[in-house]
Amino acid sequence: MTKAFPTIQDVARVAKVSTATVSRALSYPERVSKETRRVVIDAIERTGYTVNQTARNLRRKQSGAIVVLVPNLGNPFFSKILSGIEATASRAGLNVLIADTRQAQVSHRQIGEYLHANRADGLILLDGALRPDLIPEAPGKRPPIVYCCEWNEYSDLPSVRFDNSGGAALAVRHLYDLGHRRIGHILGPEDNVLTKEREHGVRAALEALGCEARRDWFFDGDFSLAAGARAAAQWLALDERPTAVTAANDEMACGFISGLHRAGVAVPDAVSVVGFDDIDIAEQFIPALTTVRQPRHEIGESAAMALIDRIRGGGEETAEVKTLDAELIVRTSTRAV
Amino acid sequence: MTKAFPTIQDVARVAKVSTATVSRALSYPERVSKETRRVVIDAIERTGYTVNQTARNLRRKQSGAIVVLVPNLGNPFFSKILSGIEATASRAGLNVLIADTRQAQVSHRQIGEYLHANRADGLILLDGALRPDLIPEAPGKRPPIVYCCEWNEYSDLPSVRFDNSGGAALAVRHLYDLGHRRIGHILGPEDNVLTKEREHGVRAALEALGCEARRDWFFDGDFSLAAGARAAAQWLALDERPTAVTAANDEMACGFISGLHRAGVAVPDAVSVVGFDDIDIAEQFIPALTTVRQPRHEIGESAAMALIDRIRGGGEETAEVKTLDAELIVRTSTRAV
DNA sequence: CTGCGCCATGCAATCGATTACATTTATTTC
DNA sequence: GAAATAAATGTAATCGATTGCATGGCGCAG
Repeated sequence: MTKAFPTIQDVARVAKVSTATVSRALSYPERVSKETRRVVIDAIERTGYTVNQTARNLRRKQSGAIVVLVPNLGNPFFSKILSGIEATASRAGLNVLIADTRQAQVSHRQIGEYLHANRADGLILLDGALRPDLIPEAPGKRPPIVYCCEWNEYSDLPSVRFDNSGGAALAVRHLYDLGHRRIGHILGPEDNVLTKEREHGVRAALEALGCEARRDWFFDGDFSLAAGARAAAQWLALDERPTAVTAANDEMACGFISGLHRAGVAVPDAVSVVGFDDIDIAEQFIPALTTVRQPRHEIGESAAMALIDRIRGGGEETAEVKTLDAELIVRTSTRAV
Repeated sequence: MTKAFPTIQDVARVAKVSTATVSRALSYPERVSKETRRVVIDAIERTGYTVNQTARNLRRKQSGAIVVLVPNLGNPFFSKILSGIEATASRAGLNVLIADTRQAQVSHRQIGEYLHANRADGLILLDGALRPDLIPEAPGKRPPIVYCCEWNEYSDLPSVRFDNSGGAALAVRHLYDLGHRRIGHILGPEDNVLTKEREHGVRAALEALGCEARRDWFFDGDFSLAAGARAAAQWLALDERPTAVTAANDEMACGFISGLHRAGVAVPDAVSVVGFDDIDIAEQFIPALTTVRQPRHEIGESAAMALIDRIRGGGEETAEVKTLDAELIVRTSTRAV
């Protein structure tokens, strides 16, 4: 005869009080007498009771969970962010649900279901291509949403982001200070906001410093190692080569260096390279990669905080857009001309 | 006047049927007449209804979600596994909840709460150090649990794992075939099962091939890049050095190579190096890393399948231990003596 | 034509907690 | 010491779906 899980009824019976009192002893300890509280706690321990979250959530009309929509879970770039989100959420007693938006072809309909109150108390988007604000709402209001890292230029949902264009400018400035005047850039995937921001930062900095932004020095890419290697091939084929290249992320920078290496071209001797992100391997890459660091764990925490504020406060405790600074980490993949 | 979300009552009213019929039309379409089904579907669309999962779960005594306990979410090694789990779970209509066990100091008490029925329908552990089977159970039975990648030697919970010792043997055999006889190994963290298995595989292979397993050729490590660099320092300090080194994971292999590089020692000229895992960067590292590939996405899928089988079937559809083969990927970090 | 059985549907209890409101008990005030 | 007020607890409705049981309608066999 398998016993079911003990319910609040069982606790009430053992403690010889009503279920209301048990519930209050748990949720509003100050509302019951000291004596009763003790008796209830005691009964809870004796019965091995734990609250049934489902029932609580149904009654409270909340879910106790937030959803994080990740473009591609397999990409290590996101794991640190996720880690920051998870740490903050769990500290606030919230569970974290993840869904891979590219993998599973998450339809807007599915996102709509997440947005349906009681499914998730909030939503964090790591994918700027998503536009949840466009989803035909069911009547009723949707839970708070925050973009993290990426965002959508047409949407005015709140977001937490890095100063991408400023970071890119830092990279260019560093190369300029080393005497480089011919500077190229490996782009990210075409439709990505980060790609645009970083490219914009590079172009703006080049212009400010009076350097030419040559069309054939901007290489197409997609954030992958392979794209970096392709850029290396293009660089090699150039008549006039830039003496320094900034990449829109570290993986492409590594792929680029690796591609050149296979062709017998050494970095930074032949060309200086700056990455973007400061992924773990950057420091141990050969040569160690000069890069623009983005504290990914922190942006995750920050996004989670912003979301939690909105969930709890209901109001607008935090600014609509929060921008975190990026930092240049100088290593050995760059050197003076 | 903000309208609340439409409930099944609203649909019933619009369709002019009872809520029972609406519910059946959704859950058991064959149990209602074709005509009624049409009317209900219609009403659902007109009202914009979506089921309230919380209410459904309460009634059905399930949660529609599985929990994945990850030792360290920030570690990219796990993201691919997670991606496989997520893909499979979402295909089965299950949500994926994640929790970082190291970060948040997940207590056994908390795990107990996850195990409380209705909180999660199942649990996947990526952390072999956890022993949920030891948790004093609340009365009632706990949902299925599956270890993935790691496992616990004292627990007989089902697990999906790679053939770690076989993979390690592959690496040693490869080096032996290249003529190496003096072979070292960089260990993972001390108490980890993978560390033990891989070390065991290396030792067994060395013995089988008649090579010596010298104590000072087994370097302590912890799976981190830095540990690899430390091993490099130790290697450099050795009087008699091994001509080849296998690492318990790719990151340590990269750190090792990088550490040697900074000391002016080239791989594979001075020493051959084999990694373990085949992380993304391995292929583009300089030199490209020879390594033992473990299909991480697939092990995630496999673990999720095993868990889902148990959730659905209740019975023992799958073997207690499923072992996936590892594969040697030969690149340029190894060469003949 | 009557009776049996099946199909489609409705009624109402149920899952396990929370909470508005009612009631009892204790405390304060004059 | 009585009235007013505050504190503690209980009663029962409620959250939104699912589902056991009851019922009415219809077809088919005798």
